[in-house]
Amino acid sequence: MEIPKTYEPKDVEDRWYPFWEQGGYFSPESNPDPKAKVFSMVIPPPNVTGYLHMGHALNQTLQDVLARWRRMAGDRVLWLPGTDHAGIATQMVVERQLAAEGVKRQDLGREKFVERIWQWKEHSGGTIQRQMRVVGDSVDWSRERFTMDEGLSNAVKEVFVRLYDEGLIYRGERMINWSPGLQTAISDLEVEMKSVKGKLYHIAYPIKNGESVPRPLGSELVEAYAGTEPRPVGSGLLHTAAGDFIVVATTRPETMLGDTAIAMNPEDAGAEGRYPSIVGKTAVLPLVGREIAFIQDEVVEKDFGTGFVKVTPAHDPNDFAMGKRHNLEFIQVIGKDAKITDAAPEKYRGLDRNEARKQIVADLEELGLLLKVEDYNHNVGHCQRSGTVVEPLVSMQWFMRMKELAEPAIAAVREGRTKFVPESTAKIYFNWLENIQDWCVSRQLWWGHRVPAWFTPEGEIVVARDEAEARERLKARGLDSNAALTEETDVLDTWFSSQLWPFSTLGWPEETDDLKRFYPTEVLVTGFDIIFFWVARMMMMGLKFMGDVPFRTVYINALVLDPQGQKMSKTKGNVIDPLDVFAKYGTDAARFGLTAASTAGLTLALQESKLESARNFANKIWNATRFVLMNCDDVLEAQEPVEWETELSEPELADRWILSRLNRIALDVHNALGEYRFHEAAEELYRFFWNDFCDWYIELSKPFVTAKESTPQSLAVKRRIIYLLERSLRLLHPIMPYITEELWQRLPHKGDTICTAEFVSHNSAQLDGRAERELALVIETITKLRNIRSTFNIAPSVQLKASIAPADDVARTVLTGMSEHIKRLARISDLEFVEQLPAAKGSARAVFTGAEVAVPLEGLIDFDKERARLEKEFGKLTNELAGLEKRLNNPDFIARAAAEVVAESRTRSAELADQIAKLRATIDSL
RNA sequence: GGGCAUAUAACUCAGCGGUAGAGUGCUGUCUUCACACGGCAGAAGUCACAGGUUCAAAUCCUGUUAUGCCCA
Repeated sequence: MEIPKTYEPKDVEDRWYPFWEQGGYFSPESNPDPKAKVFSMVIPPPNVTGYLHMGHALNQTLQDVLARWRRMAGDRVLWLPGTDHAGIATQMVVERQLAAEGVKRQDLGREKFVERIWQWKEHSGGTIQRQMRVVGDSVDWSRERFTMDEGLSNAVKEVFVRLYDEGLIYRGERMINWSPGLQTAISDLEVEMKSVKGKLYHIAYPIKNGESVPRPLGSELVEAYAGTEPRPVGSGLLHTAAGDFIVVATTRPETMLGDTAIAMNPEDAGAEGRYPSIVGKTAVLPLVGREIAFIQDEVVEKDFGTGFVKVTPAHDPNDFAMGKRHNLEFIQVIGKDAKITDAAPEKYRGLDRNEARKQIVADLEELGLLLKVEDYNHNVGHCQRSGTVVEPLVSMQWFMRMKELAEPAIAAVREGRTKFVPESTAKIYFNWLENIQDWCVSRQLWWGHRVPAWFTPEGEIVVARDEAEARERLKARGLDSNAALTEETDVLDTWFSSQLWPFSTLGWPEETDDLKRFYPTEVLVTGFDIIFFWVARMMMMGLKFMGDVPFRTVYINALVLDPQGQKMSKTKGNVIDPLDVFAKYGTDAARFGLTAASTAGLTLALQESKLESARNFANKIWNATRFVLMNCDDVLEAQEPVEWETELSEPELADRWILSRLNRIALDVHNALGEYRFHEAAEELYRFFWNDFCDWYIELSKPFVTAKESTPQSLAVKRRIIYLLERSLRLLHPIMPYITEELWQRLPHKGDTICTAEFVSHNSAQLDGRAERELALVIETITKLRNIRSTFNIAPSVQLKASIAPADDVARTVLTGMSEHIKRLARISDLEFVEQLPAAKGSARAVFTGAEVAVPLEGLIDFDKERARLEKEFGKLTNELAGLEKRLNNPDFIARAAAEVVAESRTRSAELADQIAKLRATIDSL
């Protein structure tokens, strides 16, 4: 049989996904067992405009490992795929496309524009779905969903109406984050705080004294203020011949046009405070001339600046709250276009907020009221999507009341009904939910779920599932049900529909079979960056509308970093495209690398070395199978699935050992995956396959497998190797689906595909601790002999003689039983077993637990080297013994330590003493 | 400013009460008929620092330092 020497992933990968998909193996219906346990997951829906990034690759690989594992373990598995309409992102993609044609969306109009997006989705969408097939995702495509599908849209309307009816959704004028770039409101979560190098402007506001209006100033104020450096207590108040002034500091001087008060801390206003003389007075707003009051509020920090704070209720969230508390006037001086409004003095109207700042600063300076400008680093909110500086504005929007929804969601995790893995990630969840604010859900976009609300000509609002229901509701309210209704133009935040994902995808609000069978889902695998955006909101909605948590476990996968441990970003240019990685190393290797790197941490630096080792591992699997396929024709011809062979020949030590190892690994992998310890599962499999199966079992079996003549024993060994290989492939399949399918199909097997073959379950009767201990002795004996050969640079072609003195009868039996293997693998021509090794003269020695070996090297041995080697070993053992003796001589240790630990220490101590004595004797006799 | 992580071999990370492991890299060696994406052998770490708890600490507690992330 002709098989390439190196595994070529491309040749294999393209074949199997269509085979699986057409076979329908990924549908829960493919499981015929009516009593099968259900295991369901919903995929975190990527943006419909999106393409696969490294985070998706990791996220989906881990989900696929779970899905394939549970499917093979006999569960009825549903892994539901889908995409998110991603309001802003998608709208931007299509707008950019239009821009290339020189068209604005406003030219098209809303309806045409939305139609255009749908067209785009039909023709250009689907990238992510193709890429998911490359990853190998075993999702049920027949149940694929999109957040703008009719069913999911109905769910959105239903939820909106019900929450509105309960008073959990309301419409109101509130301070929101306005993105001038996108011309829409955005939620707090979509604002990214960035540290910006700015200026802190110190501005003097004149205090109104009787009828006197401040006269024009020269530099006297500036000098007076500068003279107070470092500023003493109370320096926010300046007395000059021109009158009295207070000083405020601001990073946004342009907002002063909308100031309606000046605030200070109540303590400063008190008799003991700095500014009691101000109480009851007013100031005159420079450039505007408005008279504004002094107010007292606890939120003002005495230690910041001068202690005076200008209050602009319409343009700052803190000031907004203060404005509400003190009944201040709200004057909007910056509009949605980020330009100065008509509410400001004529001079500034129409200026962009940045130009306005420059103008105002210049004007203040001219008036002598700009006292100081300092460099100042501060955090400025930026729109996550457009990058523009967010403008806090008071605006009429739709909001969702979160506090009472959050409480059950907090409780569900506290009570363990949903568990976070790693556990520490639950803190992120709690921290946010416990400080939750109302959520602005409306967006001034065209692409998305339209808010189901209508307005009457009189301005009455009616929220309903459709216009007909709206009219009914009007009637019920005693209003004119035939009025001309205007539909709300706002759409909902994308996350509004995403938060319904675990049940809207299953058919809710209809009571479908899928909903009954698959809700709640078993586990949600996602990244920690969307715990707030998505996980917490799904928890709230699941509890609210389904009465149960949406998932039993939330597994937070790591954030993938570049090899230097840096976050990947387009600006840094260090983004790694997963498809490049998959192409370079092979999909299975990339998946294995990602799985093996998925430790409990929150980050994962993508190491080339890890991927290389995974690629080499795939090659190892390929070649081990290649070896079997090339040498086991007599068994393979039968095409019968092979069972563990005990008839043709009695299993010997190596057979019992590897069978025990296989069972132990099956158990470990099962447990590791059950607790989401992905790296442990991958590592165990790697070790088992490479170190146990390839390095030792295949090597020990070679004489039988490659024997020219077939004997019952050689046949038995071959059957056992095939048995082990076929099971190893099944254990590896969840992580490495393609190569295992390819090779499994070439081996005798049961069933159409490895996807639905039974995952190896462990059989405790086949665990054999004794065999594992005994074979460990054989391995150590061979290793020590090889070590001697290597130390003295003896070519592998040279056959050596050796003597072994086993330490006891058990060791003697084991080693004599394996003597042929030892001779072959250590390249020993004559192996003699003795009670005691002869004097050391001219031979190299090794002492270890279980035996002592000697290799006569007359003439080849370098005595200094040998002495150094043995002294080093002697030193190591002596150190260990000293530590143990110190422990054993401590009465507290004997009295308090666990009995097994004491016993172990005693045994080990005796062994060491024996080995040390032997080593000493050897060294002395050199 | 508040909170949460993390500090272990050259690099990336396991281990989380009984004195250290992996992958890669490194050194030596072998073109032995599955695999040089390989075999064999080997070197390499006062487990950040300082205290404490314990018979016993990389592992638990406290503090310090450094780094990263989140929130304001």
